[in-house]
Amino acid sequence: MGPTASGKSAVALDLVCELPCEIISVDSAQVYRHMDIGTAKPDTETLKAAPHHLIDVIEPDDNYSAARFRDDALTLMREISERGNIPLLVGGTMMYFKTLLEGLSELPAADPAIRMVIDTMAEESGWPALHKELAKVDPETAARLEPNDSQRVQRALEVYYISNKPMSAFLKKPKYVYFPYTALKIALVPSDRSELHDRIATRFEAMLELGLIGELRKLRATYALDPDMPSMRCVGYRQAWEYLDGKIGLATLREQGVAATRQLAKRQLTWLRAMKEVTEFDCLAEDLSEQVIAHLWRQLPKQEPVKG
RNA sequence: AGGCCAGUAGCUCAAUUGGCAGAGCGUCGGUCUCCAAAACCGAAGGUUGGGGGUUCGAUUCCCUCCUGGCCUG
Repeated sequence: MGPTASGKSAVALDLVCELPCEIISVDSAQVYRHMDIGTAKPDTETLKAAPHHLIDVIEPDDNYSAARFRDDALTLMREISERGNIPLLVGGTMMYFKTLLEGLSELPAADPAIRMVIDTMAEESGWPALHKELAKVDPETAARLEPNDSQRVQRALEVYYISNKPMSAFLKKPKYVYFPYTALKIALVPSDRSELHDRIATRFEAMLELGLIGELRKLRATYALDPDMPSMRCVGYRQAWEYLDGKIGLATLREQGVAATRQLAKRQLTWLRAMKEVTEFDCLAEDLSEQVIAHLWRQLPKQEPVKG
């Protein structure tokens, strides 16, 4: 685990050389096909050389979710284990990690039609009004949500409209956490934030040079995309979208793209601080891969044989 | 060289007739149960270019210097 631009992919590749690992990408953006430059996807040679999973699994006009990730990842982990290999989960989508490790309560799945209805209501009366509506049917959930927290208010209402039961009732039931593995949690974090910021700026510039804008232009020509789609809200693509629409110039695209990436990194670091039993390594260290590999060799023999 | 305009938070800009210096963005911290590279919440940050003067009180008025821009020669 680690924030964007911390060098996770490079370390993962080094690990694959040392241990019989197969990489499972834990990345909510790399799941999209044809979104290669902006998501810093490994190049095709790397993907061929080292086994990677959960990259390029859906179209840019489709959507993924933490729940789907958990199902996919668990299936892959079982298959990889059966092959006698070690699942190496690598990525920066911390909620996916949390969901995988801690499971989810049994809740009704998302329903696009109902979300559309709720969105329409929100456009008319605003999210605080819907929050008030939520308070009538699910006061407990409403109490912990901010009136403007559009996504969570929507989700809570969605759960209620589908099931006629408040979300808080679902969450109270004990949840089964199926995770028949021992997780060695490793985080790559920068000892110096400003160094990470420099890396982020350099990397965003490189993405522009590699043709991020052109990539998006092609995507827009191929798919019926909308700026509100999860894929188009990804860092970089969102800003490039505005650029293609003529709303911002190149300098602003650069500035906002880099800032959005820094903000992403900040949120990822917040997640990491809250996670427990994580071994941290300074991602700015020269011998980062060596350190991680050494740590794993120390840990692996102590583990119980993997079942399931 | 002379004239005019500007200088306020890291950036872009507000601040009624002189009355406690604000906003957006950024930065930092946090929340997170089927959109999470999302969505949301909070905090810090300013000797108002420097110095002097008028005033109970100056970002605001006066003088001077500095810096940037425009115009004239």
